[in-house]
Amino acid sequence: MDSTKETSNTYKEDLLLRMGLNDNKAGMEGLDKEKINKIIMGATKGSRFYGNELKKEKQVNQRIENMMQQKARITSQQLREAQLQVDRFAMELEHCRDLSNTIVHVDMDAFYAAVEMRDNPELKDKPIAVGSMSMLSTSNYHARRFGVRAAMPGFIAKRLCPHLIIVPLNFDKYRVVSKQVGICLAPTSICSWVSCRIRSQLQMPRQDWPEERRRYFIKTGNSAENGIAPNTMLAKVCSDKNKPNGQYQILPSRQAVMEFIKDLPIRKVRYVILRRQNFCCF
DNA sequence: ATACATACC
DNA sequence: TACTGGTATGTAT
Repeated sequence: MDSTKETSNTYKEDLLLRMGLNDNKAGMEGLDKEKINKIIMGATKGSRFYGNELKKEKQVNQRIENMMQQKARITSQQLREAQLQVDRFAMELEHCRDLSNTIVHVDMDAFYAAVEMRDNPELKDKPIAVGSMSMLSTSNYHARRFGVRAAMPGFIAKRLCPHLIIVPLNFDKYRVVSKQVGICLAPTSICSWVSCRIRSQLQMPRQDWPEERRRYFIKTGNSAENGIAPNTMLAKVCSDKNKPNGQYQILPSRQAVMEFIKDLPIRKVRYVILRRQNFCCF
């Protein structure tokens, strides 16, 4: 039914989504995406990586096609039964809704880059990235203005920003700083989990999260945004609501939670959907 | 049961 | 020249 032109257009869009700039990151608002994508595609075209991505794209389209066919075979009877099942499940979940916890999710902003800038202040007002010509782990906010971001190969980043400074990774250093952050957070929390380098989640009474503790991160050359919510999933999702270095709280009431998730893009909770068995309910 | 694919950072 | 690597999970066969 679709004209070939239309399908090839959406195909191109899919490809751009796959390989082009993902600007869904703090500090990347209002970039000239078209120009940046042109440079990225110019650098990537014809590479082995490109060929591989093309192949994957085709596989995904095939799978979508299969699902559509399956969907077409669903009867209204099956649909009703499924709906009932879902409703029952939702009621069960509602029944065990627990708003008694307070989780603070702390997310260090451009962590590796922040540590490198702390240790070499000359880098502070220059565009830098941490990683290698093959792969970047993160970039600072100056670099993000050029479209340079995490998970981008360094050689492409150099084309976007020729004077970009690429600092090699120092995992040992990040581990040390990460530990310091953990020590700083530990006293007030009932229990906490600090990931190997970037994030941590704490369970704590709300009043034990004073502003001056939050500011600790800024003093050490880092900033951190945090999310406060009745569960880990919401704390994580709402932590990047006020990036960089902001704070967002979802109050522990059913209404506040509902309000927050009402217009939440499903993409944001994908992580939890995949691991939904590890969590209770919203 | 296994390999292969996806998602996260 | 060059498009991570560790981990957890989902899907296809």
